[in-house]
Amino acid sequence: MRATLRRMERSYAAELTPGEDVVVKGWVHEVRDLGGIAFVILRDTSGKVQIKLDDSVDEELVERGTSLSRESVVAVEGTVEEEERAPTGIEILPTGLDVLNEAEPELPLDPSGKVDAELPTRLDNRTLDLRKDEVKAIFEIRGEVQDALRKKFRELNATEINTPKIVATATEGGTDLFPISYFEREAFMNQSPQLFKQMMVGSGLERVFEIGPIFRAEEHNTPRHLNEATSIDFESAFVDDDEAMEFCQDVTVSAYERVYEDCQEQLDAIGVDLEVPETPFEYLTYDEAIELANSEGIEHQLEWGDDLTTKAETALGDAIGEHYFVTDWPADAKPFYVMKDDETARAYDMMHPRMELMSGGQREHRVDRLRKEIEAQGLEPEEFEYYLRGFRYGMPPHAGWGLGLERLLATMLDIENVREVVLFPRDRQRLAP
RNA sequence: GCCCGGAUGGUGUAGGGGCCCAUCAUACAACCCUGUCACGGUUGUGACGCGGGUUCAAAUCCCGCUCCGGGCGCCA
Repeated sequence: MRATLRRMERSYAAELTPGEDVVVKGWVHEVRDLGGIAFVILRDTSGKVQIKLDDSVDEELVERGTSLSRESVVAVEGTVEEEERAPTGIEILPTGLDVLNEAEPELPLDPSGKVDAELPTRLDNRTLDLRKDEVKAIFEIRGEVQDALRKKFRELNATEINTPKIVATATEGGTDLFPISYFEREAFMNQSPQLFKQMMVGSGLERVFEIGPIFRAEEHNTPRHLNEATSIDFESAFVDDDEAMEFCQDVTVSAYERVYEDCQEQLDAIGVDLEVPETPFEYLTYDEAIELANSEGIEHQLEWGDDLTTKAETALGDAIGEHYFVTDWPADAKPFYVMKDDETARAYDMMHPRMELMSGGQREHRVDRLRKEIEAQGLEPEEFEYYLRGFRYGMPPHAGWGLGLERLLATMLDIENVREVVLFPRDRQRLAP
């Protein structure tokens, strides 16, 4: 059989035709021994297929088949037969069975889903966890979403870039950074590609995007924060805030459309009835947003200048019930690179009813005003010289935004905790695996 | 950073001073069973996070530690 296995092509469980001789490879999902007849359920990436073991099969093979431990990896050679009593309408009558890798009995979690496992247990055993259809589906969708985003960005003539993740200084004040040792100097893991993508706007590229990791050392402990997250960044020359928001809306909707069209099977596995958001999204100014939030009777009434609290976000989300933008924020609430008109900043956030997804703005492209803003926020312009340099020799007006991939997925798939949509999440207590 | 809550067999749980050498499900082991599809049946295996304290008696109450979950702040 070994020699045969090497030569024969592998067939997938979901793509078998009655009458053919095949070799299937996968995991032992379950063994059901009824006495005179037994069934091995084999699972591969495509689905499951039943292997029949009865007195028409070689006795030694039946013995090997019924003593398999769950989740062992096997190769089974046999004939596909039509059988209406089988779960998928077909089953395999085996002529050979090789155990390629035996799994230890007593699994740390149950991939067949009979008994739930808590998230920490699942994350410690992510490979086993990902054998469950509903978990696997999340990551298939995640891959599909990234593909859809890239396609949409290219339609918008944006060039995909990769900016450094090891940097000498903070992007802005506020968020704590992870310090690392860089030869004899101190360096940091970058919290955002913000400054680099802006520099690229002034290069020959004009319009750029990046889907990459960002690192934040904040010790938050919530279902919507990660210390390593994936940011979808966009920045474009000769674009204003209104146009940039429209792009964000379009990019978001394109991700929904792709999942809706191509991932129905995965959505079923997760149990989500996906609806593509209606466009255009609603626009609220910051003034309107705090007024609406206050009128919804939130506990701590907001005053002008306050950031939207979690309770306010929830109240707004409930009132609006769909994606929306909040524009014209108080100038003091936004970082130095956002363009300000007196008291307000030309900044915008895109919200899902459950949480903030995106933050962006019209950028300040005039180097003298940029210097003043850096100083006004208590930062040293000298530390940003590498950045300001790009503004001294021809920087076009520009706008852009950063959208959180994990939040986009968690809200799209109605998943409570963003950790669920990351293979190996990094949070306050988790550094491995 | 502040504030809550939790930790019981491999996994998920019940139990909140004595009724507990700890419940149920699943798993694992053995046996029975010829159509299962969360197969069924019988028997068995296996646990109170760590350290200290209170008490005649602690899984249960108290203190400290470790780990985990959540809310808030802030953010993507």
